[in-house]
Amino acid sequence: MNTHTPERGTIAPMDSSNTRRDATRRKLFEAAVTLIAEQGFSSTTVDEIAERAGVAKGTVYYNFASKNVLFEELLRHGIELLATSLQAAADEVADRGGSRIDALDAMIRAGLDFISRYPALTQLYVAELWRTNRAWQSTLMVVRERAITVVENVLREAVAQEELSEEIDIPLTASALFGMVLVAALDWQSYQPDRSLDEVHAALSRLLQGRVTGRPA
Amino acid sequence: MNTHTPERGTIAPMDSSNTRRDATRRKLFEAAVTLIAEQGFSSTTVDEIAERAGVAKGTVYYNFASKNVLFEELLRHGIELLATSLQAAADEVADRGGSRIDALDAMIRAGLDFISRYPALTQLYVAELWRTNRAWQSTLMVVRERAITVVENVLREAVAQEELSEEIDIPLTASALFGMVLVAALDWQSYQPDRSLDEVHAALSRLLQGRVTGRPA
DNA sequence: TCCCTTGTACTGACTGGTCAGTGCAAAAAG
DNA sequence: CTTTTTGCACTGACCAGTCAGTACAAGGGA
Repeated sequence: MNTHTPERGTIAPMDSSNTRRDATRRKLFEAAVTLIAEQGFSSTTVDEIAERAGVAKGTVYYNFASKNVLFEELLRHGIELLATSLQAAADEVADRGGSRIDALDAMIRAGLDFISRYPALTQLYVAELWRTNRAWQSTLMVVRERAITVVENVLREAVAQEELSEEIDIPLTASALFGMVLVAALDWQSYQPDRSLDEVHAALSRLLQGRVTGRPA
Repeated sequence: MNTHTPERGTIAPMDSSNTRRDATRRKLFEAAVTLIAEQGFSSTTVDEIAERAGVAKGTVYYNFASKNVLFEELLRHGIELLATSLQAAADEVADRGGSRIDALDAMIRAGLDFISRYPALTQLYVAELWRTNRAWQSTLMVVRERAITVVENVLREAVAQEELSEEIDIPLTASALFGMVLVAALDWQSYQPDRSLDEVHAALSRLLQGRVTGRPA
Protein backbone atom coordinates (compact mmCIF):
# COMPACT_ATOMS: atom_id res chain seq x y z
CA MET A 1 0.00 0.00 0.00
CA ASN A 2 0.85 3.62 -0.07
CA THR A 3 3.18 4.99 2.57
CA HIS A 4 1.35 8.06 3.62
CA THR A 5 3.47 11.08 4.32
CA PRO A 6 2.55 12.54 7.71
CA GLU A 7 2.42 16.14 6.59
CA ARG A 8 1.18 17.69 9.83
CA GLY A 9 3.13 15.56 12.24
CA THR A 10 6.58 16.44 11.07
CA ILE A 11 8.52 19.30 12.53
CA ALA A 12 10.62 19.49 9.46
CA PRO A 13 10.68 22.65 7.36
CA MET A 14 7.36 21.89 5.89
CA ASP A 15 7.33 21.91 2.21
CA SER A 16 10.72 21.46 0.74
CA SER A 17 9.82 17.90 -0.15
CA ASN A 18 6.04 18.14 -0.03
CA THR A 19 5.84 20.80 -2.69
CA ARG A 20 7.82 18.80 -5.12
CA ARG A 21 5.29 16.02 -4.96
CA ASP A 22 2.38 18.38 -5.20
CA ALA A 23 3.87 20.00 -8.24
CA THR A 24 4.20 16.61 -9.89
CA ARG A 25 0.63 15.71 -9.08
CA ARG A 26 -0.57 18.97 -10.50
CA LYS A 27 1.37 18.43 -13.69
CA LEU A 28 -0.23 14.99 -13.98
CA PHE A 29 -3.72 16.35 -13.45
CA GLU A 30 -3.18 18.92 -16.09
CA ALA A 31 -1.85 16.46 -18.61
CA ALA A 32 -4.58 13.95 -17.87
CA VAL A 33 -7.46 16.38 -18.11
CA THR A 34 -6.69 17.56 -21.60
CA LEU A 35 -5.81 14.16 -22.98
CA ILE A 36 -8.89 12.49 -21.53
CA ALA A 37 -11.13 15.30 -22.70
CA GLU A 38 -9.80 14.88 -26.21
CA GLN A 39 -9.69 11.13 -26.48
CA GLY A 40 -11.75 9.70 -23.67
CA PHE A 41 -10.57 7.79 -20.65
CA SER A 42 -10.03 4.38 -22.19
CA SER A 43 -8.11 5.50 -25.20
CA THR A 44 -5.76 7.69 -23.23
CA THR A 45 -2.72 5.75 -22.13
CA VAL A 46 -0.77 6.23 -18.97
CA ASP A 47 2.34 6.57 -21.10
CA GLU A 48 0.81 9.53 -22.89
CA ILE A 49 -0.13 11.20 -19.65
CA ALA A 50 3.34 10.72 -18.26
CA GLU A 51 4.97 12.01 -21.40
CA ARG A 52 2.78 15.10 -21.58
CA ALA A 53 3.50 15.82 -17.93
CA GLY A 54 7.23 15.42 -18.60
CA VAL A 55 7.57 12.62 -16.11
CA ALA A 56 8.37 8.90 -16.17
CA LYS A 57 5.60 6.37 -16.17
CA GLY A 58 6.64 5.04 -12.81
CA THR A 59 6.04 8.45 -11.29
CA VAL A 60 2.37 8.22 -12.17
CA TYR A 61 2.15 5.05 -10.11
CA TYR A 62 4.24 6.53 -7.36
CA ASN A 63 1.66 9.28 -6.99
CA PHE A 64 -1.57 7.46 -7.79
CA ALA A 65 -2.63 3.92 -7.07
CA SER A 66 -3.98 3.40 -10.57
CA LYS A 67 -5.21 5.12 -13.70
CA ASN A 68 -8.72 4.95 -12.26
CA VAL A 69 -7.74 6.60 -9.02
CA LEU A 70 -5.96 9.38 -10.85
CA PHE A 71 -9.14 10.02 -12.78
CA GLU A 72 -11.40 9.95 -9.75
CA GLU A 73 -9.24 12.42 -7.89
CA LEU A 74 -9.33 14.61 -10.94
CA LEU A 75 -13.13 14.57 -10.94
CA ARG A 76 -13.33 15.39 -7.26
CA HIS A 77 -10.84 18.17 -7.55
CA GLY A 78 -12.66 19.66 -10.50
CA ILE A 79 -16.14 19.67 -9.07
CA GLU A 80 -14.93 21.36 -5.95
CA LEU A 81 -13.72 24.22 -8.09
CA LEU A 82 -17.08 24.48 -9.82
CA ALA A 83 -19.30 24.23 -6.78
CA THR A 84 -17.21 26.77 -4.92
CA SER A 85 -17.36 29.23 -7.73
CA LEU A 86 -21.14 28.88 -8.16
CA GLN A 87 -21.68 29.30 -4.45
CA ALA A 88 -19.42 32.34 -4.36
CA ALA A 89 -21.39 33.96 -7.15
CA ALA A 90 -24.69 33.38 -5.35
CA ASP A 91 -23.33 34.61 -2.02
CA GLU A 92 -21.91 37.72 -3.54
CA VAL A 93 -25.32 38.71 -4.87
CA ALA A 94 -26.96 37.91 -1.55
CA ASP A 95 -24.42 40.04 0.30
CA ARG A 96 -25.24 43.11 -1.65
CA GLY A 97 -28.95 42.48 -1.25
CA GLY A 98 -29.79 41.36 -4.77
CA SER A 99 -32.80 39.21 -5.60
CA ARG A 100 -32.58 35.43 -5.93
CA ILE A 101 -33.23 35.78 -9.63
CA ASP A 102 -30.18 37.95 -9.80
CA ALA A 103 -28.32 35.23 -7.97
CA LEU A 104 -29.37 32.68 -10.57
CA ASP A 105 -28.22 35.02 -13.26
CA ALA A 106 -24.88 35.44 -11.52
CA MET A 107 -24.55 31.68 -11.30
CA ILE A 108 -25.14 31.35 -15.01
CA ARG A 109 -22.31 33.74 -15.57
CA ALA A 110 -20.09 31.97 -13.10
CA GLY A 111 -20.86 28.70 -14.86
CA LEU A 112 -19.94 30.15 -18.23
CA ASP A 113 -16.78 31.60 -16.77
CA PHE A 114 -15.82 28.30 -15.32
CA ILE A 115 -16.43 26.40 -18.51
CA SER A 116 -14.44 28.80 -20.58
CA ARG A 117 -11.60 28.62 -18.11
CA TYR A 118 -11.59 24.83 -17.81
CA PRO A 119 -13.10 23.56 -21.05
CA ALA A 120 -11.33 20.22 -20.95
CA LEU A 121 -12.57 19.45 -17.48
CA THR A 122 -16.10 20.22 -18.53
CA GLN A 123 -15.95 18.06 -21.65
CA LEU A 124 -14.68 15.16 -19.70
CA TYR A 125 -17.34 15.57 -17.09
CA VAL A 126 -20.17 15.65 -19.60
CA ALA A 127 -18.82 12.66 -21.41
CA GLU A 128 -18.87 10.54 -18.28
CA LEU A 129 -21.80 11.82 -16.25
CA TRP A 130 -24.62 9.74 -17.64
CA ARG A 131 -22.76 6.56 -18.38
CA THR A 132 -23.74 3.49 -16.52
CA ASN A 133 -21.56 0.59 -15.44
CA ARG A 134 -18.37 2.48 -15.00
CA ALA A 135 -15.98 2.12 -12.14
CA TRP A 136 -16.31 5.69 -10.91
CA GLN A 137 -20.11 5.76 -11.07
CA SER A 138 -20.49 6.53 -7.39
CA THR A 139 -17.91 9.28 -7.46
CA LEU A 140 -19.84 10.90 -10.25
CA MET A 141 -23.10 10.82 -8.34
CA VAL A 142 -21.53 12.66 -5.45
CA VAL A 143 -19.96 15.09 -7.81
CA ARG A 144 -23.21 15.84 -9.60
CA GLU A 145 -25.06 16.22 -6.31
CA ARG A 146 -22.52 18.75 -5.12
CA ALA A 147 -23.17 21.04 -8.08
CA ILE A 148 -26.90 20.60 -8.50
CA THR A 149 -27.57 21.24 -4.83
CA VAL A 150 -26.16 24.73 -5.07
CA VAL A 151 -28.66 25.55 -7.80
CA GLU A 152 -31.55 23.88 -6.01
CA ASN A 153 -30.90 25.87 -2.86
CA VAL A 154 -31.14 29.16 -4.66
CA LEU A 155 -34.32 28.02 -6.40
CA ARG A 156 -35.79 27.05 -3.06
CA GLU A 157 -34.96 30.41 -1.54
CA ALA A 158 -36.46 32.15 -4.53
CA VAL A 159 -39.71 30.27 -4.12
CA ALA A 160 -39.75 31.01 -0.41
CA GLN A 161 -39.42 34.68 -1.17
CA GLU A 162 -42.07 34.46 -3.84
CA GLU A 163 -39.71 35.51 -6.57
CA LEU A 164 -40.51 32.26 -8.31
CA SER A 165 -43.84 30.54 -8.69
CA GLU A 166 -44.22 27.88 -6.05
CA GLU A 167 -45.42 25.51 -8.71
CA ILE A 168 -42.01 24.99 -10.21
CA ASP A 169 -40.44 21.60 -9.85
CA ILE A 170 -37.18 22.32 -8.13
CA PRO A 171 -35.05 19.28 -9.01
CA LEU A 172 -36.16 19.21 -12.62
CA THR A 173 -35.75 22.95 -13.08
CA ALA A 174 -32.31 22.81 -11.52
CA SER A 175 -31.09 20.16 -13.90
CA ALA A 176 -32.68 21.90 -16.86
CA LEU A 177 -30.89 25.14 -15.99
CA PHE A 178 -27.68 23.29 -15.41
CA GLY A 179 -28.00 21.59 -18.79
CA MET A 180 -28.90 24.76 -20.56
CA VAL A 181 -25.71 26.43 -19.40
CA LEU A 182 -23.58 23.35 -19.94
CA VAL A 183 -24.63 22.61 -23.48
CA ALA A 184 -24.79 26.20 -24.60
CA ALA A 185 -21.28 26.75 -23.28
CA LEU A 186 -19.83 23.64 -24.87
CA ASP A 187 -21.49 24.45 -28.15
CA TRP A 188 -20.17 27.94 -27.92
CA GLN A 189 -16.61 26.68 -27.40
CA SER A 190 -16.73 24.02 -30.06
CA TYR A 191 -18.90 25.42 -32.76
CA GLN A 192 -19.29 29.16 -32.28
CA PRO A 193 -16.05 30.30 -30.70
CA ASP A 194 -16.36 33.75 -32.24
CA ARG A 195 -19.09 34.73 -29.79
CA SER A 196 -18.24 36.69 -26.66
CA LEU A 197 -19.05 35.53 -23.16
CA ASP A 198 -21.45 38.46 -22.86
CA GLU A 199 -23.44 37.38 -25.87
CA VAL A 200 -23.83 33.88 -24.55
CA HIS A 201 -24.73 35.16 -21.12
CA ALA A 202 -27.32 37.50 -22.56
CA ALA A 203 -28.98 34.73 -24.53
CA LEU A 204 -29.22 32.44 -21.52
CA SER A 205 -30.31 35.23 -19.22
CA ARG A 206 -33.13 36.06 -21.59
CA LEU A 207 -34.25 32.47 -21.54
CA LEU A 208 -34.19 32.33 -17.74
CA GLN A 209 -36.19 35.48 -17.39
CA GLY A 210 -38.81 34.54 -19.91
CA ARG A 211 -37.95 37.37 -22.17
CA VAL A 212 -37.76 35.04 -25.13
CA THR A 213 -41.43 35.17 -25.79
CA GLY A 214 -41.14 38.86 -26.59
CA ARG A 215 -43.71 41.52 -25.81
CA PRO A 216 -42.11 43.53 -23.00
CA ALA A 217 -45.11 44.23 -20.76
CA MET B 1 -26.80 -18.39 -26.94
CA ASN B 2 -28.69 -15.35 -25.86
CA THR B 3 -31.46 -14.68 -28.32
CA HIS B 4 -31.35 -10.99 -27.42
CA THR B 5 -34.94 -9.88 -27.22
CA PRO B 6 -35.46 -6.52 -28.94
CA GLU B 7 -36.89 -4.60 -25.99
CA ARG B 8 -37.35 -0.87 -25.56
CA GLY B 9 -34.44 1.15 -26.68
CA THR B 10 -34.01 -0.56 -29.95
CA ILE B 11 -32.56 1.48 -32.69
CA ALA B 12 -34.65 0.31 -35.53
CA PRO B 13 -38.09 1.61 -36.17
CA MET B 14 -40.38 -1.17 -37.27
CA ASP B 15 -39.11 -0.62 -40.72
CA SER B 16 -39.71 -3.79 -42.65
CA SER B 17 -36.23 -4.79 -43.64
CA ASN B 18 -35.79 -6.72 -46.76
CA THR B 19 -32.58 -8.53 -47.04
CA ARG B 20 -31.04 -10.89 -44.62
CA ARG B 21 -28.01 -8.68 -44.52
CA ASP B 22 -29.98 -5.70 -43.27
CA ALA B 23 -31.33 -7.76 -40.43
CA THR B 24 -27.81 -8.63 -39.37
CA ARG B 25 -26.69 -5.05 -39.57
CA ARG B 26 -29.60 -3.99 -37.42
CA LYS B 27 -28.81 -6.60 -34.81
CA LEU B 28 -25.26 -5.30 -34.74
CA PHE B 29 -26.35 -1.67 -34.36
CA GLU B 30 -28.56 -2.64 -31.50
CA ALA B 31 -25.90 -4.58 -29.70
CA ALA B 32 -23.31 -1.87 -30.27
CA VAL B 33 -25.42 1.02 -29.10
CA THR B 34 -26.13 -0.35 -25.66
CA LEU B 35 -22.65 -1.65 -25.06
CA ILE B 36 -20.98 1.56 -26.16
CA ALA B 37 -23.39 3.68 -24.14
CA GLU B 38 -22.52 1.72 -21.04
CA GLN B 39 -18.80 1.35 -21.45
CA GLY B 40 -17.67 3.82 -24.02
CA PHE B 41 -16.34 3.14 -27.49
CA SER B 42 -12.81 2.13 -26.65
CA SER B 43 -13.60 -0.28 -23.90
CA THR B 44 -16.25 -2.09 -25.90
CA THR B 45 -14.77 -5.00 -27.81
CA VAL B 46 -15.84 -6.29 -31.17
CA ASP B 47 -16.13 -9.75 -29.65
CA GLU B 48 -18.67 -8.43 -27.16
CA ILE B 49 -20.71 -6.75 -29.86
CA ALA B 50 -20.78 -9.89 -31.93
CA GLU B 51 -21.74 -12.04 -29.01
CA ARG B 52 -24.55 -9.75 -27.90
CA ALA B 53 -25.85 -9.65 -31.45
CA GLY B 54 -25.72 -13.42 -31.59
CA VAL B 55 -23.40 -13.40 -34.57
CA ALA B 56 -19.91 -14.58 -35.38
CA LYS B 57 -17.08 -12.10 -35.22
CA GLY B 58 -16.32 -12.59 -38.89
CA THR B 59 -19.80 -11.39 -39.70
CA VAL B 60 -19.07 -8.02 -38.15
CA TYR B 61 -16.20 -7.60 -40.57
CA TYR B 62 -18.18 -8.94 -43.46
CA ASN B 63 -20.74 -6.15 -42.86
CA PHE B 64 -18.57 -3.28 -41.71
CA ALA B 65 -15.08 -2.34 -42.74
CA SER B 66 -14.00 -1.69 -39.16
CA LYS B 67 -15.19 -0.97 -35.65
CA ASN B 68 -14.90 2.74 -36.43
CA VAL B 69 -17.09 2.49 -39.49
CA LEU B 70 -19.71 0.53 -37.60
CA PHE B 71 -19.84 3.31 -35.05
CA GLU B 72 -20.05 6.11 -37.58
CA GLU B 73 -22.92 4.48 -39.38
CA LEU B 74 -24.62 4.05 -36.04
CA LEU B 75 -24.33 7.78 -35.34
CA ARG B 76 -25.71 8.71 -38.73
CA HIS B 77 -28.59 6.31 -38.45
CA GLY B 78 -29.49 7.55 -34.98
CA ILE B 79 -29.52 11.23 -35.76
CA GLU B 80 -31.76 10.67 -38.71
CA LEU B 81 -34.34 9.20 -36.38
CA LEU B 82 -34.11 12.18 -34.04
CA ALA B 83 -34.23 14.89 -36.66
CA THR B 84 -37.16 13.23 -38.37
CA SER B 85 -39.12 12.98 -35.18
CA LEU B 86 -38.47 16.61 -34.20
CA GLN B 87 -39.46 17.78 -37.65
CA ALA B 88 -42.62 15.68 -37.59
CA ALA B 89 -43.64 17.20 -34.28
CA ALA B 90 -43.14 20.72 -35.59
CA ASP B 91 -45.00 20.00 -38.83
CA GLU B 92 -47.90 18.43 -37.05
CA VAL B 93 -48.46 21.60 -35.03
CA ALA B 94 -48.11 23.74 -38.12
CA ASP B 95 -50.66 21.62 -39.98
CA ARG B 96 -53.31 22.19 -37.44
CA GLY B 97 -52.52 25.89 -37.33
CA GLY B 98 -50.80 26.10 -33.95
CA SER B 99 -48.37 28.89 -33.03
CA ARG B 100 -44.62 28.49 -33.39
CA ILE B 101 -44.33 28.52 -29.63
CA ASP B 102 -46.62 25.54 -29.58
CA ALA B 103 -44.35 23.94 -32.12
CA LEU B 104 -41.35 24.44 -29.85
CA ASP B 105 -43.28 22.92 -27.04
CA ALA B 106 -44.18 19.95 -29.19
CA MET B 107 -40.54 19.54 -30.10
CA ILE B 108 -39.57 19.49 -26.45
CA ARG B 109 -42.02 16.68 -25.96
CA ALA B 110 -40.81 14.85 -29.04
CA GLY B 111 -37.27 15.21 -27.76
CA LEU B 112 -38.20 13.76 -24.39
CA ASP B 113 -40.07 10.96 -26.08
CA PHE B 114 -37.11 10.15 -28.23
CA ILE B 115 -34.66 10.13 -25.36
CA SER B 116 -36.85 7.88 -23.28
CA ARG B 117 -37.24 5.53 -26.19
CA TYR B 118 -33.59 5.43 -27.14
CA PRO B 119 -31.70 6.24 -23.95
CA ALA B 120 -28.56 4.40 -24.94
CA LEU B 121 -28.25 6.22 -28.23
CA THR B 122 -28.61 9.53 -26.44
CA GLN B 123 -26.00 8.76 -23.83
CA LEU B 124 -23.54 7.72 -26.44
CA TYR B 125 -24.20 10.82 -28.46
CA VAL B 126 -23.69 13.17 -25.52
CA ALA B 127 -20.53 11.40 -24.54
CA GLU B 128 -18.99 11.99 -27.93
CA LEU B 129 -20.40 15.26 -29.16
CA TRP B 130 -17.96 17.74 -27.74
CA ARG B 131 -14.83 15.67 -27.92
CA THR B 132 -12.05 16.84 -30.12
CA ASN B 133 -9.48 14.77 -31.95
CA ARG B 134 -11.58 11.74 -32.57
CA ALA B 135 -11.81 9.86 -35.80
CA TRP B 136 -15.49 10.54 -36.33
CA GLN B 137 -15.29 14.26 -35.51
CA SER B 138 -16.61 15.33 -38.89
CA THR B 139 -19.47 12.86 -38.81
CA LEU B 140 -20.51 14.34 -35.49
CA MET B 141 -20.52 17.87 -36.80
CA VAL B 142 -22.91 16.91 -39.56
CA VAL B 143 -25.04 15.02 -37.12
CA ARG B 144 -25.28 17.95 -34.70
CA GLU B 145 -26.06 20.35 -37.52
CA ARG B 146 -28.91 18.16 -38.67
CA ALA B 147 -30.67 18.35 -35.30
CA ILE B 148 -29.94 21.94 -34.33
CA THR B 149 -31.11 23.23 -37.68
CA VAL B 150 -34.61 21.93 -37.09
CA VAL B 151 -34.82 23.94 -33.88
CA GLU B 152 -33.27 27.03 -35.43
CA ASN B 153 -35.78 27.00 -38.26
CA VAL B 154 -38.72 27.04 -35.92
CA LEU B 155 -37.13 29.83 -33.90
CA ARG B 156 -36.61 31.84 -37.07
CA GLU B 157 -40.22 31.39 -38.13
CA ALA B 158 -41.36 32.40 -34.67
CA VAL B 159 -39.36 35.60 -34.87
CA ALA B 160 -40.70 36.30 -38.34
CA GLN B 161 -44.21 35.98 -37.02
CA GLU B 162 -43.38 38.12 -34.03
CA GLU B 163 -44.12 35.38 -31.59
CA LEU B 164 -40.58 35.76 -30.33
CA SER B 165 -38.62 38.91 -29.71
CA GLU B 166 -36.41 39.64 -32.68
CA GLU B 167 -33.57 40.29 -30.30
CA ILE B 168 -33.03 36.66 -29.48
CA ASP B 169 -29.85 35.05 -30.65
CA ILE B 170 -31.06 32.16 -32.74
CA PRO B 171 -28.06 29.81 -32.75
CA LEU B 172 -27.34 30.30 -29.08
CA THR B 173 -30.95 29.95 -28.04
CA ALA B 174 -31.30 26.82 -30.13
CA SER B 175 -28.39 25.12 -28.48
CA ALA B 176 -29.51 26.25 -25.04
CA LEU B 177 -32.96 24.75 -25.63
CA PHE B 178 -31.43 21.61 -27.02
CA GLY B 179 -29.20 21.30 -23.98
CA MET B 180 -31.99 22.00 -21.57
CA VAL B 181 -34.01 19.10 -22.93
CA LEU B 182 -31.03 16.82 -23.28
CA VAL B 183 -29.66 17.22 -19.79
CA ALA B 184 -33.02 17.30 -18.07
CA ALA B 185 -34.00 14.10 -19.83
CA LEU B 186 -30.76 12.28 -19.07
CA ASP B 187 -30.91 13.38 -15.47
CA TRP B 188 -34.49 12.23 -15.32
CA GLN B 189 -33.55 8.79 -16.62
CA SER B 190 -30.49 8.36 -14.48
CA TYR B 191 -31.28 10.10 -11.25
CA GLN B 192 -35.02 10.71 -11.00
CA PRO B 193 -36.62 7.81 -12.88
CA ASP B 194 -39.73 8.00 -10.73
CA ARG B 195 -40.90 11.14 -12.53
CA SER B 196 -43.41 10.89 -15.36
CA LEU B 197 -42.78 12.23 -18.82
CA ASP B 198 -45.55 14.75 -18.24
CA GLU B 199 -43.89 16.16 -15.17
CA VAL B 200 -40.63 16.64 -16.99
CA HIS B 201 -42.37 18.15 -19.94
CA ALA B 202 -44.30 20.55 -17.72
CA ALA B 203 -41.14 21.75 -16.00
CA LEU B 204 -39.37 22.42 -19.30
CA SER B 205 -42.40 23.99 -20.86
CA ARG B 206 -42.66 26.40 -17.98
CA LEU B 207 -39.05 27.37 -18.44
CA LEU B 208 -39.53 27.94 -22.17
CA GLN B 209 -42.55 30.12 -21.67
CA GLY B 210 -41.05 32.22 -18.95
CA ARG B 211 -43.55 31.11 -16.42
CA VAL B 212 -40.80 30.33 -13.96
CA THR B 213 -40.51 33.86 -12.73
CA GLY B 214 -44.06 33.76 -11.34
CA ARG B 215 -46.28 36.79 -11.56
CA PRO B 216 -48.90 35.79 -14.14
CA ALA B 217 -49.08 39.50 -15.14
C1' DT C 1 35.78 18.29 7.53
C1' DC C 2 34.39 13.61 5.23
C1' DC C 3 31.73 9.47 5.26
C1' DC C 4 27.72 6.78 5.91
C1' DT C 5 22.84 6.09 6.49
C1' DT C 6 18.04 6.97 5.69
C1' DG C 7 13.86 8.47 3.44
C1' DT C 8 11.62 10.45 -0.52
C1' DA C 9 10.83 11.02 -5.30
C1' DC C 10 11.48 9.39 -9.52
C1' DT C 11 13.00 6.23 -13.55
C1' DG C 12 12.32 3.09 -17.53
C1' DA C 13 12.81 -1.65 -19.14
C1' DC C 14 9.97 -5.45 -18.72
C1' DT C 15 5.80 -8.63 -18.23
C1' DG C 16 1.44 -10.66 -18.86
C1' DG C 17 -2.56 -9.93 -20.90
C1' DT C 18 -5.96 -7.90 -24.20
C1' DC C 19 -7.94 -6.92 -28.56
C1' DA C 20 -8.66 -5.33 -33.59
C1' DG C 21 -8.35 -7.42 -37.48
C1' DT C 22 -7.13 -11.65 -40.73
C1' DG C 23 -7.60 -16.14 -43.22
C1' DC C 24 -10.02 -19.85 -44.55
C1' DA C 25 -12.85 -24.01 -45.14
C1' DA C 26 -17.26 -25.37 -44.77
C1' DA C 27 -22.19 -24.82 -43.99
C1' DA C 28 -26.62 -22.29 -44.61
C1' DA C 29 -29.61 -19.41 -47.17
C1' DG C 30 -31.71 -17.87 -51.20
C1' DC D 1 -24.33 -21.06 -58.18
C1' DT D 2 -23.90 -16.80 -55.31
C1' DT D 3 -24.25 -14.44 -51.18
C1' DT D 4 -23.92 -14.49 -46.44
C1' DT D 5 -22.70 -16.45 -42.24
C1' DT D 6 -20.06 -19.50 -39.16
C1' DG D 7 -16.30 -21.09 -36.22
C1' DC D 8 -11.92 -20.83 -34.90
C1' DA D 9 -7.07 -20.35 -34.86
C1' DC D 10 -3.68 -16.83 -35.25
C1' DT D 11 -0.94 -12.42 -35.26
C1' DG D 12 1.06 -8.30 -33.92
C1' DA D 13 0.42 -4.05 -31.77
C1' DC D 14 -0.58 -1.94 -27.67
C1' DC D 15 -0.97 -1.05 -22.69
C1' DA D 16 -1.70 -1.17 -17.35
C1' DG D 17 0.90 -2.09 -13.84
C1' DT D 18 5.56 -3.79 -11.62
C1' DC D 19 10.08 -3.62 -9.79
C1' DA D 20 15.00 -3.11 -9.18
C1' DG D 21 17.64 0.58 -9.28
C1' DT D 22 19.18 5.85 -9.41
C1' DA D 23 19.42 10.68 -7.53
C1' DC D 24 19.69 13.54 -3.97
C1' DA D 25 18.97 16.04 0.27
C1' DA D 26 19.32 15.94 5.37
C1' DG D 27 21.25 14.27 9.57
C1' DG D 28 24.60 12.08 12.48
C1' DG D 29 28.89 10.42 14.00
C1' DA D 30 33.94 10.73 14.22
